[in-house]
Amino acid sequence: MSSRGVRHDSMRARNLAVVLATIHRSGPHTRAELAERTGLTKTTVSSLVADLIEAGVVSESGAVQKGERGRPGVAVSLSGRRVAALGLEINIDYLAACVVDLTRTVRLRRTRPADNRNSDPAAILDGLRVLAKEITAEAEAGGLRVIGAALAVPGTVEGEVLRSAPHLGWRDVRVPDLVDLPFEIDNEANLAALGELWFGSRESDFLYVSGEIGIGAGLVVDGAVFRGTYGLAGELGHVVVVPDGPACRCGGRGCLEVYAGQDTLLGALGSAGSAGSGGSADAADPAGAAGLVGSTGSVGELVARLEAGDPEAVRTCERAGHALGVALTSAVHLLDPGLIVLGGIYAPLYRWLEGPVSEGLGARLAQMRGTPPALVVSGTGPDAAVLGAAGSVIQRIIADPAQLLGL
Amino acid sequence: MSSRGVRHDSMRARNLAVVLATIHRSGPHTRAELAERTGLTKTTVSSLVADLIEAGVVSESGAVQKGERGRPGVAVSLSGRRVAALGLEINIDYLAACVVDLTRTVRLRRTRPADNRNSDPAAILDGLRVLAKEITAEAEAGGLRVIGAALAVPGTVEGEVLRSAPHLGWRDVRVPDLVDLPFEIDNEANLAALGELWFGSRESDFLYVSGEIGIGAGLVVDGAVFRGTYGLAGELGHVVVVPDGPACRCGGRGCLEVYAGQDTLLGALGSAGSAGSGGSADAADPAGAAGLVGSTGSVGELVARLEAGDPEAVRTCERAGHALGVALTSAVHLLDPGLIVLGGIYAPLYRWLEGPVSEGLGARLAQMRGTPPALVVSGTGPDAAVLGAAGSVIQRIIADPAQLLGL
DNA sequence: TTCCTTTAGTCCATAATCTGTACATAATCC
DNA sequence: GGATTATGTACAGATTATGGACTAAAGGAA
Repeated sequence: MSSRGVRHDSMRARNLAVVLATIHRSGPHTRAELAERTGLTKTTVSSLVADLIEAGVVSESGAVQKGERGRPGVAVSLSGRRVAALGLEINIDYLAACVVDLTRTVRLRRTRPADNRNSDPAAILDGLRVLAKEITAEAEAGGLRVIGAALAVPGTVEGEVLRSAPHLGWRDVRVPDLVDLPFEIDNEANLAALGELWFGSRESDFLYVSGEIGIGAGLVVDGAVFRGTYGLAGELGHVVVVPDGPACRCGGRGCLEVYAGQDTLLGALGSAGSAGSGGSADAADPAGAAGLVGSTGSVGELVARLEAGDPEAVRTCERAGHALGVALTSAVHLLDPGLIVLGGIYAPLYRWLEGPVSEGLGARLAQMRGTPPALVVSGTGPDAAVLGAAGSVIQRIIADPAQLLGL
Repeated sequence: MSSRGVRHDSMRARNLAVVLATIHRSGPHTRAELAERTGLTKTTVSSLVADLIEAGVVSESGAVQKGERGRPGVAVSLSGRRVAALGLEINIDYLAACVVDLTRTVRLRRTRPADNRNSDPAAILDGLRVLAKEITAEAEAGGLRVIGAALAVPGTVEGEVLRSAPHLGWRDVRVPDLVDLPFEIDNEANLAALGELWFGSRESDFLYVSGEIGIGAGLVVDGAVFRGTYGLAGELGHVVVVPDGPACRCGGRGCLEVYAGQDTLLGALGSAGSAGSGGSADAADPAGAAGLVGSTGSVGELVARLEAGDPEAVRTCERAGHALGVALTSAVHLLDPGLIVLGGIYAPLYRWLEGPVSEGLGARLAQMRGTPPALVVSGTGPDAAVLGAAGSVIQRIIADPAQLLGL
């Protein structure tokens, strides 16, 4: 709750943000349309747009608004030419980085396969610093100005400290600024949820479920991630499914993770599963169709078994789906999301999970809510978290473009 | 997300709110202190305070700031003289109303015992309208200006429609404006949470658990109630405790309500429980110590049995506590509250619930969070919801005092 | 007591920003 | 080609905050 008064400069800063947000939300607009939408006068909008152009965040896109009659207006749209953001990710078996511009176009992407289980934080962070420096240099060689960075980690984060990342074996690691830029860290699921918002063409209210080795969730309400009091909200993986079920790594019993975590699901393969993933995708692929992260070998194997109708695999998947349905029922009652998006390894498994999950939701929620929230598969692919990290930086630029004018 | 630009008048409106919120948050201040805290100049603060005095929301409280040296400043504090809010409540066995002034002082309170189970909405609402008119008239006779009203109902609310209040037997009831004032409806648990915030001297982040016939919860984050996408968040009573447990009224199975709802707890009394509550408390009791609602007979009886060590009662209470511990574990993982407050009938039962609940929380959360959120008993008593209703109106006045200047 | 120092609050000229009307511009319609 | 309509800019005017000067009121020192 900001308790600072509004002065002339903050009024203008706010109005710059309002105009930019309008363009960002609903696409290119003429100055006249912006005036209508924001309630400001044409004069003021013209002046604000001039500043935004100078800051390099918007440009006159030549395209004219084909009005019925009268002088056509020139549309003003986001500019991807100058300002860009750096997304970083540490995950169990890879490091990743990407550069995204203001128009949500992925300009560069890099992955380094690695085995980060039970690793030394300092070494990994050094590796990531090198990766960040390389990709930033390349982006700047291409004329982009990288304005900030964010890092996604598979664990709980408070401030700049990684509290606990059990699968990395890290605990209370203070992450230093990896780049000479504004820098922040956040939980993988939270950032993946933002990735879904920014790159999965979602409306602004949904619960993103990130199925990985751990299971996280990010609740997006009105375009922002809900973080709770200490930033630890959304730990779906440890919602209780069976009060006296099997012990979980977290110290509890019968947590969702025990029934639907990646290790359990891949356990259905026996001990025959192949280990590491293959090569890296080092190409600049602006379309974003190909996965940034190489397809996770053993999940692919599970899918193959499921397609072949392997009964053990099918049964495990069904059980996971049921457990997910139970946990999501609790989550819907508590969080009231507008939509549920299944991501991470749940995306390739969606065909087999959807039935049991939505059955459970429907049976338990129908009477209290009419229709339970829809269940859909993520549209982002396995890169959600890195992309979301970059997206979170861009989100902050759009929320306050004035910071670019001072420099 | 407001997409409207800031104009001069909204800048001033915002600054009025900033000054008023500062006084509200941290007590009386001199103009000079306000200038320091808000970052505005003394000149501007003086002018804003003059407007706030004219609006009747603050006054110079004579008290002077005993500075070390120099001219002493006159403290400006909230004024309870003019502006007040009306809180209303429909519950299973009573109607209630109260008038609260800006300083959080309860000026008037009224209760009408009633049996509202499976009742006719129109008749009940008419009765409430009469009650509201009476108490408003009395408040205005006392020189107060009642500026808005809010109604707490035991059910889910969307906009001005009461979607479902199973214990009243109401469904999709459109509630008309009961008074000639700005008027809103909200869920009993949400408003009770606000009541706890306003009248229970809480910090601004906690989860309020409302144990009634149904079990609700209101999450307060940064001083505001978290409502979710459709305003249906916080339905703690239907969090799944045992996936294939006994059927619940909601269509699900093994919901918390089945194990820890009032009906289950009182079921421990056999069928001997006394029915209605006694007299009404019609006095104007500014201290607020006495309960607005007559003590619920049968809960009192349960407490008596527990004190006597009745094994059936103790066992039921323990089972409820365990279930509550499980449900709250899930809630903590999803919502990350800073504190858990037990209210409603859980307040008198706190002595017997605290053990099993915090045991369950501790065992399940310790490893992931160090210390789980503290568990405390509500400081508000059974009136939390009506008081919170009035509080929510006052909250909106404080968030935008400019609306009072136009009239 | 008297003066000096310190802090509070007000006055007034100035600055920043938005508004509103007027106007130049550029398209369509007849 | 002229009328109509809409866009975008220019300039004067309005609103609000700022900043330094000034008055006010207390304590402390001489």
